[in-house]
Amino acid sequence: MSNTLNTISSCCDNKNSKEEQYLCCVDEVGDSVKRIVRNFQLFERDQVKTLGFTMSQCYTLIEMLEIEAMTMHELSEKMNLNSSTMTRVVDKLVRDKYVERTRSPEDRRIVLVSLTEEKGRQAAQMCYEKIGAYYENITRNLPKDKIEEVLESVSLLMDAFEKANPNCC
Amino acid sequence: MSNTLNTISSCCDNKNSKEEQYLCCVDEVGDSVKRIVRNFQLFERDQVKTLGFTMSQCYTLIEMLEIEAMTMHELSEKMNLNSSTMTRVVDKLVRDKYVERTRSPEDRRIVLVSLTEEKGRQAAQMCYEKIGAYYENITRNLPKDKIEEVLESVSLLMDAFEKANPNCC
DNA sequence: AAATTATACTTGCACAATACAAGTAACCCC
DNA sequence: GGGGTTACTTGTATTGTGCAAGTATAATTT
Repeated sequence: MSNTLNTISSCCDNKNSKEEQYLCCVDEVGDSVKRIVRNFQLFERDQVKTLGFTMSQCYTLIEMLEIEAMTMHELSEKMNLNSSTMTRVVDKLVRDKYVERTRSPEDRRIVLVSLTEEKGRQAAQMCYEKIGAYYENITRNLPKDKIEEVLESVSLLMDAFEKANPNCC
Repeated sequence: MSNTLNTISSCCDNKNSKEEQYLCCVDEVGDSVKRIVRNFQLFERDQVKTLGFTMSQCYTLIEMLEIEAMTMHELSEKMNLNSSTMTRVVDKLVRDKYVERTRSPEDRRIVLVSLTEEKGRQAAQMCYEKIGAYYENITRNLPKDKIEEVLESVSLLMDAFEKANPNCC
């Protein structure tokens, strides 16, 4: 958090070749993204904690908000968690009546998880909005005239991530 | 991960006023940043795991790489962890000979932590490089001609974060 | 100087997160 | 219908996490 980039391309101007300049920028972007991911995530956790949920619980709820019912397998893939860990996280959400488990009638090995109608959906929505508000609050502090540029950039970053991790989604 | 932004400013063009367009962009940037933070962090953990460290351990080591010796208080601030948690994390690093504790001679309440000369520095460097390589690998998948734009954007994002969380650094 | 307060850390406790390995149940295929 | 596969859960072990309480030292007050 200490050495913020105040000037743009600070280190990249005094390079000889175009190629050197590019490599330097790659380094600097990587470094900045690393710091963003670390710091944003650090404070996001604090937001979630105020709701009384852990990060795992919170994102599990949000995943279920988007999809009506999911298998444990799908859920653990999305959450990037070992399926035994996923079982445990869901255990607690079921205990507290946020989530329901149902055995699939077609394939009785499969467990379908879904939000409970009242408490579950409400909690999931709350998590979703809390995190959304956190990011919106940050984004509002961007210079107005740069917002489109930033939008393009984050989109490019996401694309780059998917290229670098083709087996991830 | 599912609904990637493939087109830029996709939702923001069909808005009436400039203001509406701006607000829409804010939403979209917030959403994308949220996804980036989540996904990048998810896979970063896998990288760290291959080194045999947890995220907390890894970042603790990296913090110490930058500063010769730190008090537990400083360290827990930087790590955004309760000091008792910090004690526990350091406990394990001390047990495994990556870190040393020394009582400050000036103020005997203070515990100074530092990397062990051999094992500690080496491990910390390894962590630093592993994470660096992960982000560099992503960054290399950015279009070459957009790298300066992305660099500016991530820098703006970090600034916006600091504005939104003024008490954080 | 003794008493009080504040600071810096550690410990006790309780609980959540995490994953590997092993277990159980259900399905699939020959 | 037996052997392999898949989907999930349980056993076990370790770590992470934080609140509250404890210990030791320093700083401040009286």
